[in-house]
Amino acid sequence: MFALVDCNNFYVSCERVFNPSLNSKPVVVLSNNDGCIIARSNEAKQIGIKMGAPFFKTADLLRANQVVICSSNYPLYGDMSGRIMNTLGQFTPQLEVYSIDEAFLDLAGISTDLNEYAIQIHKTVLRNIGVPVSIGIGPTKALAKTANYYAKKIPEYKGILILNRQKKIEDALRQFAINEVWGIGRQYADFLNKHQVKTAWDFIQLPDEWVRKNMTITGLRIKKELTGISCLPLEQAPPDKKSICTSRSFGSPQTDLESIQKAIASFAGQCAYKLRKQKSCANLLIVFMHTNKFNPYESQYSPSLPFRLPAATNSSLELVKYALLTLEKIYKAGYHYQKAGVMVTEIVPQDQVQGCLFDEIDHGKHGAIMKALDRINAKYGPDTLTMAIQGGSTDWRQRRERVSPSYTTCWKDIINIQV
DNA sequence: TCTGGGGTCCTAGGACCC
DNA sequence: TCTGGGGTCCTAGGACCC
Repeated sequence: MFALVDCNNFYVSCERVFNPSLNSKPVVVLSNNDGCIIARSNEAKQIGIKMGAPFFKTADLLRANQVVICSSNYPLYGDMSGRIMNTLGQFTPQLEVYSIDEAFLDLAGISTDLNEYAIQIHKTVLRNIGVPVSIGIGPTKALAKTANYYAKKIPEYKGILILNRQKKIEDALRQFAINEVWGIGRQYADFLNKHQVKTAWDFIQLPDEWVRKNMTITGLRIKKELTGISCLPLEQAPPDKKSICTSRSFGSPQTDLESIQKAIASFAGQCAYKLRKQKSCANLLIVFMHTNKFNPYESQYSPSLPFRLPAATNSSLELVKYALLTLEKIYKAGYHYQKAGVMVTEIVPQDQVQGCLFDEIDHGKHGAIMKALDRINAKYGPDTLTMAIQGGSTDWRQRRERVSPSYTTCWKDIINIQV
């Protein structure tokens, strides 16, 4: 059996832990740049605020209902997530961290009553961290996901549902709308609806060959999982990333090469850091940018250009240098750039890097500098030490107008208690 | 004025090899 | 007139997840 532990309205719940005045009020959390709504409290969902809705289009509805609006605070959410995963890890080491707010647990070998076990997890996470979770349990990951959906949706279940008997599973699948199934997105849901497949139960009645032909092997796996045949194993150690991307929308449209250079330098530096964190190096770097695709009156330009590195590297100095060279090749004056980014691919483990015969760079020296850089930033906070080119004016920086303090990751933001 | 930021996997089709 | 058979690798595009 697998359990899926999923935090309720995770980002909103994190905000509420440190600001209890938000409890029982409608609250939303915005995406980066205060662009879209990406988390809603139950009260906000009831008002009819949609997931992913652009903030500026929803502003009237939010105001009319006195919805509390928060900018996203990823240092806070990331840290809270880490604490939750640690707590779950104390229940079992058979743990897959599936996303910032979800984890699968393999329950093989758990001798206690599963319902009692789930209640303990729920209580412990709430006590240790203050975030409410829902727990779904089933014989496969897809069925645990299904159970979790009902655990969250139906108040009588009090956040826990175990799908352990055939009859219970069948009842759940008969009511389960096909578009809610894990792995069935908009396109497949529309396609299946056209073929009179409305529920998960309808779906598992389809012949294997038909599913395979129309939805690839991925679709067939979902079908098998829903029928109780486990095809998706627990992945305890997340595999190394095959591509790493750092990109941001700008706080306001940018036109000058100089300010975009600062942004690109900072993105390339971030990519280098992420590579070092997974002990990898990249062979290919891609710089891209685009104008505002939502504006039909503006002339559009979305260049992207790859650059093959002389040798695989994770040095910020090198990646920043080549990213800026690449940027100069694609930058054209006269456009209003809205977003830019740097991606690195063809990633290899750092201890398997092939040298380059004509390389002028002293990699040993770079490695030592990067080590020092990472140590300083770990100790004194991100961006304490950066490339000089990143500094100065930061016109491109994002909007974050309603951000809460970093209560758990920044000394000056720690809550003061007056005695 | 204002629309996020990451990722993965799969397949088809083309280029190329012998 | 008539043009094989078997592979691999790469890329773009489409689907999905949170």
